[in-house]
Amino acid sequence: MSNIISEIQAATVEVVNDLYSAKLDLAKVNVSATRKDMEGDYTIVVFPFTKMAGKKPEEVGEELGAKLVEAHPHISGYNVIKGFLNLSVADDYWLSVLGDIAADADFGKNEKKEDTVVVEFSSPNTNKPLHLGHIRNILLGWSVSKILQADGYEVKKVQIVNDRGIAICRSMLAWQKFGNGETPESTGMKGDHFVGKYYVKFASEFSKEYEAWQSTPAADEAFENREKKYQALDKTAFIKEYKNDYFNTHSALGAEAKAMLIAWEAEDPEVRALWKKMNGWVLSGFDQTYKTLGVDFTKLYFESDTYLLGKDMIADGLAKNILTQEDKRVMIDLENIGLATKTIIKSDGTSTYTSQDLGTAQLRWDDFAAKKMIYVVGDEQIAHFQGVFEILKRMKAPYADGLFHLAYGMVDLPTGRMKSREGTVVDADDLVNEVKSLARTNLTERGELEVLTAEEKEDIVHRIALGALKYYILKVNPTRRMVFNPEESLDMQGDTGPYIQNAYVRIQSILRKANPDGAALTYSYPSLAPVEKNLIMLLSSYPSVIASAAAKYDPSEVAAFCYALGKTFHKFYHDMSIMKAESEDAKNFRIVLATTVGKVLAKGMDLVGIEMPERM
RNA sequence: GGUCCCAUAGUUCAACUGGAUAGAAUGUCAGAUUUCGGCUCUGAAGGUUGGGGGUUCGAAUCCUCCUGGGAUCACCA
Repeated sequence: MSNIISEIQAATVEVVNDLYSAKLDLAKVNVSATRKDMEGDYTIVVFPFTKMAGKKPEEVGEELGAKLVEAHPHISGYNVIKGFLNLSVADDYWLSVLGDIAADADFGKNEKKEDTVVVEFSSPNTNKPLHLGHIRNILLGWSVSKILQADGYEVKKVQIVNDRGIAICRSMLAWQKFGNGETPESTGMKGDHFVGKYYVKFASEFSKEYEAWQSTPAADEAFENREKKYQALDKTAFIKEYKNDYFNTHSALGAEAKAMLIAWEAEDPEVRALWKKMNGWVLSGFDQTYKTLGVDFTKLYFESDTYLLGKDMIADGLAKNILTQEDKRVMIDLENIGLATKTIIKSDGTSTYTSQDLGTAQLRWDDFAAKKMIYVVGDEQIAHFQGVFEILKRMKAPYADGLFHLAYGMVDLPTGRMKSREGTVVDADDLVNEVKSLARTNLTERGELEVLTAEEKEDIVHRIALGALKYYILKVNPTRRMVFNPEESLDMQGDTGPYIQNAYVRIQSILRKANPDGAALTYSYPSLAPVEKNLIMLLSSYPSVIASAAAKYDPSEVAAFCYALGKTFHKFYHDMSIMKAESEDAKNFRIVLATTVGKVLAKGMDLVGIEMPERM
């Protein structure tokens, strides 16, 4: 399908080169939608051509406009204001565009690309439940995957489950010591919450232990012999800072947890069995949450399988003098990109996060031969990924140029509300349940859905609630830090998911009456009202919205598009009568327009992971 | 302290990557509609784009200095 903007660009290049015997670069031609308050559909900025033309902007605009109307069949008129040339596009062109879009079931699916893309997201630890930060991560990863797919890529959605290490040992130890054999089944708790409870239990027991220790001679001794990084501190400040070191030095619980980790690494059967059991609980809990959020993965990687990977690569890097070694410790100097030396293998010979990342990158390459790999990880890890990518570049990994860290900003809460005393963040499941219960209340209050079964109602509640939540998070540019206001996220008016869903529901309701069989309708050329033209222009921009969102890994562009389309439809619905249209042609045209808007709305919202209800 | 990121109506976010008079939503105020409320609709007010300087036809956007906030600077993940 032709794209009017690129047509105008190409025509402009031709005309300018012809008029001023210049060699204009296509990229220099700025074509954008004309401002609402001006006449015209598209605007060309003519300032860049004034130099080569040697004329004033107004003159250039006039010359260009006249030539373009002459040369291009779809351009029906123009006007010039200052250095801006506004072009009008003929109605019959827009009608044919609508016809094309209506007939194209795959509209918005861009040209197939050769590359496969791996998108890594979620990647939780298996010692506690998912929270608000994970939700942003998961929604982003899911949406970016969908958008890349629509843009023509083959996409593999993966996560790396951080299922080993000291954190899970804490939960395990706490359960072993204080659990009295209770299980998710016996307590009726969701598995991840159950294990999380023991993670918290460990933390509180450890704090108690630490507090008791503070008044012992050992604590004074530790303070006297403190390392230089603590030198400036007084005793109180020292105690505050020392907690982590205490875990590794004096703590009995810390020693037990570490012993458990060592036993795990030595594949002690008892520890492994406990670990398997507890991880199983957590993972089944995660599965439920993923299901609620409507996401799934192509493949899961487990850190327990991959944490030893990367050794071959490291040996290779050492052989090529890319990495350096001091006893067992392996590292790399990253000064050229302004980073500190990065340790890849610790001096005790054990692996690091970095060595794992190297190994998993290679493993994914072996699995999928993907030249692009997107890591959806918080922006606090920007420096880490810069380092990892630099290492892979120096090692000349074949996928090194396609690595991208989609670094999203933290989710803040307004003034500490909903933040519990321990600084625990908002739990993912609690949040979803809260949004759902609000949506349920709203829906039953309006009482419009009495005809439906309870099951159908619950399905609608689910779609609306998740629509609200997902849209609220995804409409913000990922790189930005955002404020999550729980009340606003439940809002259904204004720039929200349900507002857009409502446009779709309206369309479906009209169609049930106006064209119940979905018959193919014909109509002959009515003249377009401004809203109608706006709708078609918006529809026609959808493929380029996808391309742009895919290039920037930015779902917020798709969200903004859906909002604009929904809003314009609401206005259309308000201004134009469909059932009582002035003629049969107009009626048929508007039915086709509404049908097409509905179709594209559903497609667009699907890319941000939102399902459309048929009624609400 | 070094490096990186951010700062836009009261608030939450936009602004097609340098284009026209910086836009939405929400909140506030006024009005319409309605069976009260809600929903819906119309309108108004709300901005020196943190501050100064520079680059040019043109700056929220690029450069520079300053102010304020955040992240990071582990042989943690």
